[in-house]
Amino acid sequence: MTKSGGATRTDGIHQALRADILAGRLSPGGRLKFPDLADRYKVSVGATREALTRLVAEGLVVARPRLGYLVRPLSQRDLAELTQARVEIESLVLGLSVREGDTRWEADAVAAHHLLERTPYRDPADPDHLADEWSQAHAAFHHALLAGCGNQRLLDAARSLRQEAELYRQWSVSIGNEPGRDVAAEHRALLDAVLARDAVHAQELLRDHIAHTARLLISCAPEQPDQAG
Amino acid sequence: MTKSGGATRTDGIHQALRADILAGRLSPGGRLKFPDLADRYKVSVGATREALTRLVAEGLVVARPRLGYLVRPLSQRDLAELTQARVEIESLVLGLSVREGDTRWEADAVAAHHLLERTPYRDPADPDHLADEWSQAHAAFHHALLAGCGNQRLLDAARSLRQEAELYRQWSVSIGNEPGRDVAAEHRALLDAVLARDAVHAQELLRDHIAHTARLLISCAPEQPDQAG
DNA sequence: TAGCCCCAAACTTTCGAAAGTTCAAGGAAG
DNA sequence: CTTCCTTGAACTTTCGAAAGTTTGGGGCTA
Repeated sequence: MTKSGGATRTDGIHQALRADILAGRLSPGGRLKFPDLADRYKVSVGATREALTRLVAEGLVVARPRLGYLVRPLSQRDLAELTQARVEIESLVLGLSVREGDTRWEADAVAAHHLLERTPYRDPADPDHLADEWSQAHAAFHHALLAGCGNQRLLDAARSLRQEAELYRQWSVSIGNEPGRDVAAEHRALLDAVLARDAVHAQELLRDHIAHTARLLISCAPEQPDQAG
Repeated sequence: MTKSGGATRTDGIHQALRADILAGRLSPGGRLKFPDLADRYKVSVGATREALTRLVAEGLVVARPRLGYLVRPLSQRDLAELTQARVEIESLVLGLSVREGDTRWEADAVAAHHLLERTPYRDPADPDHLADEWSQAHAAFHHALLAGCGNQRLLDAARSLRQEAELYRQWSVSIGNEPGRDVAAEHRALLDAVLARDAVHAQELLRDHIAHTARLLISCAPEQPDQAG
């Protein structure tokens, strides 16, 4: 009964690996060698393999048959594509959510926003990176906004794209925030529009919210990032 | 040089397994045991494992930790959710495609339609199931319609949902087609609207096209399918 | 007779090594 | 000096068995 519910060993390395990638501890474009990983996470090659297979499905890792796995590389072109996909899909789902969500959903959204508001943006111990708690609260807030639609497949599609964007977000914090931007205010406005059941306005705000970071990254970083992890 | 390009052993069983599931040779809800599969496809347990992991990511198989894998079960509730997701996402992508697609895209769509039109619907040797060629041509046609948008992530999202729907389509052919329905005419109308760059009309036609089969299934099969494979 | 516990079989998970492939450096020929 | 071939090391892929977990049945108790 050491592992209650359904937690297998592969789940362990899977989550650890995902956390390390999203936190920037494994740099985009970097190779993921089985000997290194198996040693780092104290599991066998087989377990590592399955974890990587899952991460490929999530879009965080790319596989080249017989040539190994690597952390998904970042590029402006890819960011542009990802941003378009997010704008289209997240605003679609938000529209459904605002129209179909019930009171319980409203309450969850308010709660998630409250939590996000009180969570520090940067890690006090490591100001170059986002605080893990903030990333988590941020993801939870956006998920809560969309959850009203009640369609698991649509929610999964949106979550998958948002997770990929997390890779870029991590990069954005190191080049500093846009002067005059107030992310907290954007979240507040988004919540207000949602609670007012103003789907069109909420979609507009969400579009801007998503496109904002993307624009910042594209303008500030004309070249590929190349940091060693 | 026996395996040119990048075809690994796991790819083999992965595709074979997917084909068997989509063709109904492995029945929805049925368990997928490692000993059986490893024997059936002449590979080791490890390879089978990785193939199943991928299929889980594709949504064709569900995993219950320590309890084994099974082919995704079918249900009316799930079909309704899947249909809504398809209607929303495919019509969204079709709209983008019609607005952004170039001439090359038009040509590909016409070609795909031509191919679909000349492919027999049922397998002459096995009239209870769809012909594999038709399924393939059908998927290619719908993909061609959406491909104009040029966004790989949006295309993947649409393809993934359509592949899941394939499970249900397989089921639909066995209960017979709706009287008076002319699928070929629907495809023709869809192509015409797309070529005329009438996004709104094309979206409307696609919505009906998707919802049609779903409605048929829900009305004709009030209970769970339970066929042995 | 109903309910509970224990045991055995079947299956999933995990592992580490063997087999096969790619990449790059070094040397030989033109 | 350049190009091609050889050779070796590092890595990926594949496998089959050992270890651990769940399930179902049989027997015991109330």
